[in-house]
Amino acid sequence: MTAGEERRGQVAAVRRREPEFGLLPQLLGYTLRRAQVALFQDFTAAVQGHDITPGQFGVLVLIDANPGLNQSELGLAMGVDRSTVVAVIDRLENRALVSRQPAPRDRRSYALELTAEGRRLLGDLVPLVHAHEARVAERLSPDERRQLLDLLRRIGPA
Amino acid sequence: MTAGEERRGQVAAVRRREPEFGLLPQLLGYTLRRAQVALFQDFTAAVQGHDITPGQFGVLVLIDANPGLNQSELGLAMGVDRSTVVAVIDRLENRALVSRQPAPRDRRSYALELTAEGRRLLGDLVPLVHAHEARVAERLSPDERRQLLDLLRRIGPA
DNA sequence: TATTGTTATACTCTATAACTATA
DNA sequence: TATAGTTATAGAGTATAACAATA
Repeated sequence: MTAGEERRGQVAAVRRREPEFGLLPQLLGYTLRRAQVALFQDFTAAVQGHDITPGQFGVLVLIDANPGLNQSELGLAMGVDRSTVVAVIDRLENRALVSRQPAPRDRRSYALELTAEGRRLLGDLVPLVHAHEARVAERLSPDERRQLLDLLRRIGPA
Repeated sequence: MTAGEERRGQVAAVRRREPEFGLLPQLLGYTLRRAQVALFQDFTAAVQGHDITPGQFGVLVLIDANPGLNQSELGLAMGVDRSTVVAVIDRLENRALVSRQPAPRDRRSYALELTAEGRRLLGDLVPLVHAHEARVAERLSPDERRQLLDLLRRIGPA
């Protein structure tokens, strides 16, 4: 019996109740999307005042872990086109968090580096992001959290 | 030991290897995002030729399950602002999949309905979406798939 | 010939603020 | 006063196509 069938007796009179979601709640795509929206909102609240998005945080982590990486490599790592990387780096460079250095042996490309301020910000963000992660997983046991990560990694291409 | 430490011996010579992802792979936010990108791409391929996004599919399901619902209620159900709903419905109405009918007892609002073509399209899409769901979960047992849905629903606000 | 960064362009999704009509 | 739909506007994020500089 669906939620709708449970309430069938009261219908047609007022029509001000929770909507039916049809097959949506059984779909991975829909359920994943809902979880991601919740996560995004909590992330934004967690880093409030630092004006950083999850994507920008990822870029800072990636450059920190791979100093000297160029924009095309960064795009590949993030799964976006290199033309998309331009504006992303422009924003971070304008905020003096990332710098474009001349690449040692390829004058076509830039070596991306965190500035001192970028490193400082990343250092501030990491504990906030860990707190955010703990909060969104607060209704999961450590084992369930590990299992969720494992199941998510098994979605999509082998 | 991290993946980076394993390879430390070969570094500094060539510098053309897979990037390090730092703490990213341990984060729910990052892992969820990766899974969602994979899902989105597979969905697009699955409904190829029907020119429909996951969000638009959700709107068709919601209107089908709640005929006569208005735009504000739809926005609430989708978790987006009512101003965002306008363009979404404009697109679907221009394609004659959804119609704005006068609402019976409130002249400010529209009663949203699927057109005959909208119902036909939804009927075509449902099996394609089920096939897509099966494909993205092909490396999950039925029990693991149920568990993933359960864990995802426990992310975010209680 | 191929690659890197860039620009121009376009489209989706999202929000806020303000407006009109109606409740 | 409050609500429904709309518009204007803005910003992030994404892509494709073409270009100059360089490999």
